[in-house]
Amino acid sequence: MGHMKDTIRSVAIELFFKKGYFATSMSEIARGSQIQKSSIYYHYSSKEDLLFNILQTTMVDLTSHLKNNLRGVDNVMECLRRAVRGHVRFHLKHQKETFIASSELRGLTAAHYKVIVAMRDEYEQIFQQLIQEGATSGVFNQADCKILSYAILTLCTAGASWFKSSGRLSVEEIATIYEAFILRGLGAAEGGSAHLA
Amino acid sequence: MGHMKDTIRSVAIELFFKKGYFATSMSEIARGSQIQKSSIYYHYSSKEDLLFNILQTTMVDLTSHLKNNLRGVDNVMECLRRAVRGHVRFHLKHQKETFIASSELRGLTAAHYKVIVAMRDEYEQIFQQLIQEGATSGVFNQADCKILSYAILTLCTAGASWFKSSGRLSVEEIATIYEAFILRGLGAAEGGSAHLA
DNA sequence: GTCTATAATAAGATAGAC
DNA sequence: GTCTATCTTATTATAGAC
Repeated sequence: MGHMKDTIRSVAIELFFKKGYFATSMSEIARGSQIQKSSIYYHYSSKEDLLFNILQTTMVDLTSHLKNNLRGVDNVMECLRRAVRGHVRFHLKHQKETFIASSELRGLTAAHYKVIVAMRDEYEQIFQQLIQEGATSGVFNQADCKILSYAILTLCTAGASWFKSSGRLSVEEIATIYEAFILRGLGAAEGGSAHLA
Repeated sequence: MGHMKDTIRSVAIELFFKKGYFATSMSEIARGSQIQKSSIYYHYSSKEDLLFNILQTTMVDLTSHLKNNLRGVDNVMECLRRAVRGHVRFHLKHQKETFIASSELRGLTAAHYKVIVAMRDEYEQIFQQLIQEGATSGVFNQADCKILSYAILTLCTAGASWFKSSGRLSVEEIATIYEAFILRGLGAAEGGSAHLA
């Protein structure tokens, strides 16, 4: 990608995060990129194209991040542990993009919306399968794995709405707090077996 | 409140929920209310005034709902149990308003923003105190009560973004799933004491 | 309390020069 | 690849009749 195309993209991310997609105008993006408003259209065909570009890249990166984290691991609890930590890390390290990805889906055209939601569903299903597998094999308590996967994912995703890298806690500390809360919530005791709880 | 003032309000809630605050125009609200666009300004001084009105009422109701639920109860675990169930119930029963309240704060003027955030902080502090109290008295595990209160609240709030009253699970069933997950996550065992986990 | 009419402005997007 | 200029349309909000 060219230099200006990237600049426009990162200015847009900044503004979409701070003000929201609809409240951000092409003029503001142009001003931030130090270019004329019309010049943006050389790089992106529309404002929505810019949003879609951001969301698609983010979802591709997020999913491959998860798959990399799980590759070669077969223990269910360890998989979920890594999935949760990876989710938290990715969301806190790409705070702005992931916040946009979780709050600006309504800005997409119907066709683009379908694409992104399909990617999100694929990502969520990996978590649901892990929770299901853990429940079936007795590592976790028996419970509604769909509701719990939503709960777990939104809980961590929400971190991206208040996290400050200059704040009290580091990414790893937050990941540890979430990991402990979630695994305990699922009924996996500290030591590693469920029947203690 | 007069008849039309209420109609406008509920049409606005419907649209803000479905399309978002910025993506909703006064024309659409007028059309939905079967009135002329200019007539809205007899009832509300601006679009932002309408948003503020919705958010303020929602926060007042939410807070008094919580306080009613806790009145006269002194057991910490029972308090948190009621607080969680009440939070879930309120958010699922007032799904649209609470979704707007959690996602459209950026639409407010600086002054109105402060008012709503202060109300939200007051509400969150009640949860933080309960978690802190439980940790100090050994009913819950020792942990970061600020992070956990955010986690717990967003987890339940998120229910309002996917809940369908025609769906598979009832409000009470969802409340039960969340309650179990959260209390277990905090280290409070099923039976009622923490040291089993 | 609701109407018609309109002001004032800003939006997203395109045309065509350089 | 970026510019200036402009089109088209939508927006929030107000004025004043009824």
